[in-house]
Amino acid sequence: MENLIPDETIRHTLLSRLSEQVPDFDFAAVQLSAQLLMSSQQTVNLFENHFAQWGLSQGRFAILMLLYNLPENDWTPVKLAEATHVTKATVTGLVNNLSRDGYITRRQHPDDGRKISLRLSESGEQLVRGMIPQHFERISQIYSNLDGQQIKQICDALALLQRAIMPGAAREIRQ
Amino acid sequence: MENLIPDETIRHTLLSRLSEQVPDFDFAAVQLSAQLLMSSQQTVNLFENHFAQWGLSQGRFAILMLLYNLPENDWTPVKLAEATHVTKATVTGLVNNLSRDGYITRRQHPDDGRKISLRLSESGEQLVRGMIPQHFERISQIYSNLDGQQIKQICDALALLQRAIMPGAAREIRQ
DNA sequence: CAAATATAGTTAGCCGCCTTATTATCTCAA
DNA sequence: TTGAGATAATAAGGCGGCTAACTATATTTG
Repeated sequence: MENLIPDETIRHTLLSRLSEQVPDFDFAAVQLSAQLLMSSQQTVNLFENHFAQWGLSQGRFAILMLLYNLPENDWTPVKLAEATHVTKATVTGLVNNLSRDGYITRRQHPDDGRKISLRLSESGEQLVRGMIPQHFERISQIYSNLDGQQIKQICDALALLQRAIMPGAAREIRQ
Repeated sequence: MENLIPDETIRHTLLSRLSEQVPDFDFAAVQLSAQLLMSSQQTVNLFENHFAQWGLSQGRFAILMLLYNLPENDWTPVKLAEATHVTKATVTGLVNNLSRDGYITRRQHPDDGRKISLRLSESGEQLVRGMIPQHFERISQIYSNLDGQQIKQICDALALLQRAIMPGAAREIRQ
């Protein structure tokens, strides 16, 4: 499973070499960024591995959940792209595979010839209905070692981080 | 940029639907997992966008840094794969592209006919030498809104999370 | 020494992300 | 009313992950 940050020993000598080259080398920030990247990758992997149990990925799961739980929304590729924050082209790919696997169906939209109406198939509904209890049980279990106060502590830290890097993130995207 | 977690409004109705279906629905854990995934994605995107400035990615950057800063290591694809925690095949792909772009060179290893010795080319060295100051300046700047106490707070939260999910992560992989 | 096994690297092919066209349809305004 | 521009979906092609299978070389062992 990917990670890309070298472990302690290599990272340590790497940082010491770098600190010789870079004036004002900011150890704290670099360590923090490494921790964040490692922790991020770990979280993503945890969920991807979990979903793999049902042959799903984060993206496939997100689409199935939206179709299953909010069927009144008359989902189209564009709506899914907006809801899941990926591009239309990515949705096309996910929808291709999900429909190839028989979980969803495309049909012409009655009102607008450009649109495609997406629905869960019978087997798609079955899949979701079957996985939901285990899925949410598992999420609860993953974090079961944390008490309410600790969860709050983590959420606070994430919010703090969010606020601190938000302007930076916005500037990045423009670049 | 990907994210996959729907925003507040959709997420809210989604969760309320789910809580009707799932007995003992653990709001706190689900919210935490959503926050973690969003925050993870944001962190990864921040760095990927930052690297894109030089036509790099996390993986390409990791390899260049190791070749540049620890040249005495006599790097081979396998060593890089171990150091960066990706598969050999992934390293082959990254090395293909980096060498196509003229940043690194492959040569036969003198001692062992199976091995390939990887080195930075002149232009690879130039690239790294040129980007290092800006890169680390940028990292420092990204987190410049945080004081030492806040950085510690975030690191503590990450460590807490790490300890809490570690056994879960290990079990997952086996699955 | 020869055969079995281990190791290094690549290839092939899948997935999900992206950007940049392209095509089809719809809407609006001259 | 028709022609320009907006919008919906897909296609094509790149990237970086992965697994599984393959080749070539070393090593170990009977």
